[in-house]
Amino acid sequence: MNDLLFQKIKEYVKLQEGDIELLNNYFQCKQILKGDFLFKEGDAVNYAIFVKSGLFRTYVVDEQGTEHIMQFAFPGWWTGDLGSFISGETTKFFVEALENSEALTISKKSWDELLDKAPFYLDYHRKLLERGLVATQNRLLEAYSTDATKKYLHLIESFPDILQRVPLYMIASYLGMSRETLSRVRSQLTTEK
Amino acid sequence: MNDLLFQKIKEYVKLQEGDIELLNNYFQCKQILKGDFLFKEGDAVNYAIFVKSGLFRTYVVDEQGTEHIMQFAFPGWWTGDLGSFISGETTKFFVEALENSEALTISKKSWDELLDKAPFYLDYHRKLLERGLVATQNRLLEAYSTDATKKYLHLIESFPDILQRVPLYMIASYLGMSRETLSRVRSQLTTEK
DNA sequence: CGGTCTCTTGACGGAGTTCAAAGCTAGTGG
DNA sequence: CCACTAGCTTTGAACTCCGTCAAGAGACCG
Repeated sequence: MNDLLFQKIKEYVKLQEGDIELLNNYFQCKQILKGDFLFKEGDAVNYAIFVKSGLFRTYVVDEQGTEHIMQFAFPGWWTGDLGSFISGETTKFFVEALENSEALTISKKSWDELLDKAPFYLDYHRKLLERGLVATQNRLLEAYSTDATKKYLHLIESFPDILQRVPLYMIASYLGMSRETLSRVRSQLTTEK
Repeated sequence: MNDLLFQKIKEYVKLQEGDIELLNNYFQCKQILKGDFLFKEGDAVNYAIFVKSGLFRTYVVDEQGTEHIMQFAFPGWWTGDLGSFISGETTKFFVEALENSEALTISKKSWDELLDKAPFYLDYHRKLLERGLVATQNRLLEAYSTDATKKYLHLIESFPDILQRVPLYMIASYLGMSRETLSRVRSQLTTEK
């Protein structure tokens, strides 16, 4: 029932007898319809979110009212707002379901208890953080050193099915460019080949 | 002798009797002269680096030969290349001392041993990763949503003494703009006020 | 002093944004 | 089965910010 989570954890650490039962006690399953929000700006996000099925986007709205998509979260990924989760402060992010989705949630209190009780979970979390930090650093580097066309090509290489699941204007926002620019990038790529 | 490290760790976790002695066994101190490198692109960086004194910069050189500074590391900060450290692959970064500096280093092997033996260190490392990830996400958001002037103002607010220690062209690189743009931003700020 | 490194200033060009309009697509209801 | 609407995408034209190139001015150091 929470198979995907177990499978993901097993990619990082070894599980012992009983670990899976232990985990089951800590997570709650939630259904979210397309277009609905897990949370919005101003909420205190005192829980973590694991995507079981479907798809989510995390974005902020800046002072000019422009949306900036920070993350797409596919099944097997974590999403939410780490900053709000660890500090207790309110979030500036929105997390919206782009498809009918299922998510596992775990409260901050349960989370801390789990880290305390289950060394394997601590280890899993640490490795996840390490990889997450490296990935974010790489994205930052890409933002500074790469032009629009290369960013787009890199994205569809990394997530080949994203074009089938996400409208282009959201992809543009994720890549830090306007919809019009992405449109022109794409038309140039098709005519050139 | 490794006081700064202990002090920093204490900001995150409680230390017990004997913890400090334990730590002392794992770290080596290194002197680096201004202009010298801790490592360069192509090296396998199988150690972590804690800045004891001085100042370092981490940068990459892209295909066009342009430098992009990813981090300035002040005393009390960690630097290096987390990606290379955890994966064992070679790095694409350069880490150069901008002043005569001292750094504590710890090999990957010692690091793993320390995480294994010292729960407080595991906890410290985890909290550091969490904060590092949040900080990098915020920088990414800033890169996408903020213009040159605001980025500069935010930087000098966050690190007031950076102007005394780092040449402007490096600050420009860190902020993802050309030296000329930074120069114009600064002259505009002084004439406007 | 002369040379190297750093910073500034001006002119020009280019990548990407903004604004506006029109085309496309899919879902809805008659 | 078609008409209508709403959301998404494309296209064009003008503009803007920033990068590039080039020249010169300080500043620091042997």
